[in-house]
Amino acid sequence: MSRTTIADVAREAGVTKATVSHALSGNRPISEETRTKVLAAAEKLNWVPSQSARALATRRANAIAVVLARDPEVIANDSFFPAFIAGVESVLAETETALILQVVVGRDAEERAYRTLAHGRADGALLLDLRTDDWRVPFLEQLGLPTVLVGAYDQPSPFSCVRTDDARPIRELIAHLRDAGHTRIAHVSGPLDYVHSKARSDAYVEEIGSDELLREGDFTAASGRDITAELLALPDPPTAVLYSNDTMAIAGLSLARSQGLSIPRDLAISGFDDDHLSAHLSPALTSVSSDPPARGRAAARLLQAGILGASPQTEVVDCTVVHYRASTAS
Amino acid sequence: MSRTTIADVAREAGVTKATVSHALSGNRPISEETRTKVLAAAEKLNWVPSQSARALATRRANAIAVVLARDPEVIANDSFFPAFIAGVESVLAETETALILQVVVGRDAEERAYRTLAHGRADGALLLDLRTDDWRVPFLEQLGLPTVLVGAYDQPSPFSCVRTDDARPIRELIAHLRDAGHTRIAHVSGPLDYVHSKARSDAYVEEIGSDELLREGDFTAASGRDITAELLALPDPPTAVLYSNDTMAIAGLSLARSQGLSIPRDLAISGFDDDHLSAHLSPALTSVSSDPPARGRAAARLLQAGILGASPQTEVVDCTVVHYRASTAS
DNA sequence: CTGAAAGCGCTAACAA
DNA sequence: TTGTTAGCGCTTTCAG
Repeated sequence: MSRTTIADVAREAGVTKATVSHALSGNRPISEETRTKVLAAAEKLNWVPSQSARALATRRANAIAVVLARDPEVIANDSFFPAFIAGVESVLAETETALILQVVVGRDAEERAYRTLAHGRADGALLLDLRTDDWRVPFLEQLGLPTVLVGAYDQPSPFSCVRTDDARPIRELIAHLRDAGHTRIAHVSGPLDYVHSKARSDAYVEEIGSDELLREGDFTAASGRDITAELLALPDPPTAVLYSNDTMAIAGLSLARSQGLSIPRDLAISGFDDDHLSAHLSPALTSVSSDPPARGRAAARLLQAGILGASPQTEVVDCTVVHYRASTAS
Repeated sequence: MSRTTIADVAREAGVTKATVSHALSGNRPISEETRTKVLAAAEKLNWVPSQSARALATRRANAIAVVLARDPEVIANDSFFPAFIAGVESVLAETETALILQVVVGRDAEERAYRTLAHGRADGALLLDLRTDDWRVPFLEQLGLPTVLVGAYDQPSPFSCVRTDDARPIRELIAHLRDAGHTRIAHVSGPLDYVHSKARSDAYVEEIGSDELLREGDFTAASGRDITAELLALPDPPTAVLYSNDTMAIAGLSLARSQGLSIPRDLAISGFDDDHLSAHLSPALTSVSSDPPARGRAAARLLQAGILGASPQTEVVDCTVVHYRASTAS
């Protein structure tokens, strides 16, 4: 661990600590001569300012946090998350801000995590997987931790928000399937307390005019399989199913096939999120991509602005596109 | 931002800051009576110790870092990474240690990142994607940042190491294919400067006795496709191909099929890493799983031990298992 | 068992 | 343009 401090650099450069500090931050005019002297000394001693000391003095951690309140298991099978993080990082990299990732289980742990974050570990947070009437929003508001909501939120909130239109691709898919002659179109949603799941299922119900063929899944392969079995056992089974993610869609596809159905001839299938392997399945899976990196970038920018005191703002990232592939071909 | 400090709590409890500190850390005997008084005061004021102040005083950031030096693009398509992180987090959660994730591009940025991390941001680092003769190992050693190498490393090093046997599943696959009558078995590796890619290709060459059918890919779908095309155009093409990840395998599978080949009848195919969708492809893809969460847990534990001063240790996580599926059926 | 006081390494008023 | 001097909020000797 480098034991050299700002005092060593100051001594080496023949100036005071304040001068060294300002030479690096540019927070006050410094003569070109001393600046180069300081930089040379810092370079020579291989010194970089201590983050912890700086954090304490400036009340800025130079870090933002993403808290994930899901089973670690689920993270592993989620294609959205890593791509989203990649987008966030691409923005943070420009400002030497660190990303703190915290996985917690249980509300107590989550509250404690936010408290600790707010208290010197992070300058702001990104909220994913929003629930309807999410307790975290008022909680973070009270904590005073700048936050950006990723995904639509159903309540008014003092935070910035990165929205995406989940409804449009659902409507578009339904129209597409109807054109192909389908009249019995089912929807396997994610948990309906997730705002995005709800948005999709609402669009579905509105467009179809009924929730007869709506079923609530939980994004796992098991639920995709079981619900599909249930739908196919109906007296008048669907001829098309829209799943709210690719994992469930693929599990449904496998099940249908194991019952002797041919995809898409006997059953058209579409997913959501466009996993990187979905285009390579056979039949290739129709799915909805939503540019997670773009959403990550937007969220990170809004958060940085919020930390600097900008007023909250809603940004709509219009990025959903339906990829029509063989699994819904007519 | 909670403005309450340890002084407020001390006042509330009618003790001094030192007592509050020790009541929470247990670093010195405290009477049960004052302890409960302190805890009550802390609870009442909703106080948690400031991480930045604590970090400065203890010279402990209570955070560890993972630096990824890859294109953000690649992260998004990697099934290993999120599952590994999930394992790391499950260990960190127990000790209130934070995980700092940093994506960098270019060696300069990477060096700077490590320097900053070592200087007050993190107590240790996890090194992934090791290269042969990796510059980061001596660099981190010189920085004095406790580190754990994830994956075999080919040089002696002062760091702990979490190894996995990459060679055994390759040998096992080859034996399996030979039993099924294959004599022309190709291998599409990852970049050979990655230690794990090299380990796999070495095992392949040793087992096969020739590198005639060895090709170096880069883990992308494009390289899987192109190399497969090249192999199939050979005068005496392979009847089986082992790919070093599932993405390349699936791209290869698609290409072979587009040339009218039937999988596995005309060409047997296996992947590596066992993406969560691979079992659902059709034909289902034979692949090698390696329990990334277990490796994440092991790495996190070794790092925590190393931070506390334990001497380096190599832990072999024996977790690779070949999942034989339809793509290699005889 | 508890209090008082001295830092940890940096930044930011306030002076000069 | 630069130096001086207090802190930031905690931990940790050193006394009591």
